Parts: sequence; C-alpha cells; structure tokens
Amino acid sequence: MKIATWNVNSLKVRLPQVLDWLAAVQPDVLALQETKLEDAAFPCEALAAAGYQALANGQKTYNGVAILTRQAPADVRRDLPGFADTQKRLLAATVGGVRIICAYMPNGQAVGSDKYAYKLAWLAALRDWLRVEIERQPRLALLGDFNIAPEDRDVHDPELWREQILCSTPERAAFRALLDLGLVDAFRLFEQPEKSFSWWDYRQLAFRRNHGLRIDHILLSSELAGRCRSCTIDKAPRKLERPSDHAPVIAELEL
DNA sequence: ATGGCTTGAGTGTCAAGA
Repeated sequence: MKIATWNVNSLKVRLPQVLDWLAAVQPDVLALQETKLEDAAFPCEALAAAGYQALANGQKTYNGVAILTRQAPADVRRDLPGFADTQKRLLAATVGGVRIICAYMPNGQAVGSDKYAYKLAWLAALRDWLRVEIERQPRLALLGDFNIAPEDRDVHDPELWREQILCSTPERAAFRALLDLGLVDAFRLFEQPEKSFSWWDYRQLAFRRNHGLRIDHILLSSELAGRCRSCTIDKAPRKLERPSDHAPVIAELEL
C-alpha cells in the first residue's frame, strides 16, 4: 500500500496537478490539506474519473482536509473529539485495514501569540485522542502538514529559525509526545539526503536555493513501521508552474 | 524592512500562511 500526504494550498487551483500526480504516482491513499473548499464544492467527479473516492472535511477560504482512496473507506471521523473547533483540520478513515488520519495542524503564527496557544492545545488534544485510537486500531498512520520541523536537521538555517514558529521547543516537545505514543517518523526510518525539506517559501527564490523546512510528515504505529519499505519527498510538483509551496511525502507499506 | 509571494475574498486591499 502506497500512502501519501500533500498540502495543496487550494485544491481549486491545484486540481490539475493533483490529477497528474495521482496518474503518475498511483498512491492507494492521498491525504490532502488546505483544500480551502466547502464539501459541496469538492471535485468528487473529476477524482472519481481518475479512480479515487473522496472524503472531505472542508470550509471556505481556510483549512480543509480530504482523503482520496482507491478502496472504499470505512469508519469515517471528522474533527478532533472533545475539542471545540470551527476550523476543519482533521479527517480519519479506515482503508484496507489501516487507520488513516489526515491532519492539518495549526500554523501558530508567532511564538507566544493566541494562535500559538491554540496550536499547542490542538496538539495536546490530538495526542490524547490518538492514545485511545492506537489501542483501538494498531495499524495506524498519521499523515499531514504538522507545521513543526522536528529537529535542526529539518531546517535549512537552524540559527535563523532558533525558537521561531515551527521550530520552538514546546512545538518540538509536542511532536515528540506523538512519538512517545509509539509512533515513528517514517522518513527517518531510512537514509535520506542532507537538507531534505517538504516546504519552501514562495518568496526570495527559496525553492531554488533549497531554503526549506521539513514540516510535512508520515507517522506510523510500530506495527506499520515494521512494514514500511520506503519514505520519500517528491520535489517534482514543487518545480511546476504555479506550484503549492509544499511537496508530497510518500510511504510504501508491505501489508 | 511586522518586508520579500500566493490564495481567497471580492473589485479595495487585507488576512493568513510558514
């Protein structure tokens, strides 16, 4: 099973690129973030024609997540239980015996801001829910835009980003708290090129200069981690005209 | 340089992203 995650920064703008990418890469599951579409506007027909069923949990303008699958999804959950939130950031479904959780974690804007407090509260609620969810379904994958660079090696210039948003100690502690549940960063199961990133700012030729961060992740439960055969970042879509600022991350599981 | 792009809203120019 090939599973992937991609923050598309508007599915309306990026739909042609998503369709091309699905045809080229042929994932079994694709988790999308920042769709920025109400569910009624979701392009289900175009995706069905490409062989994918779509689950969406979206809103106008901001946020929005979706899961595209070749097999029928079951046991669908929208939003974080026990966390009052108008922002559409979470969607879960079981596909081929694997619990797929697609998350768009809050950005946090600036360390110490109200949005930062919301980010840390959201991450704590996610951890509390996942503790139960892993018990219920040991084959679990958490995919998405975490908006956290877990370590200095995930940052092009660690000194520039020291204790800045996406890199602060409390954010990294929240990421490690997810690992403490038994989840594993699939990307770090394998030898990877130095300076591997998944996001590059649109400004100042950041992609060309590889001024990026690795903030999009696939975390696997231990049972799935033992079955993971590869995890890669696909930089190809970031090179296209009018790209998303994020690149897809792909993991291959032997089930 | 509370900047530098991009998107969505909406038709001015701002909020938000990361």
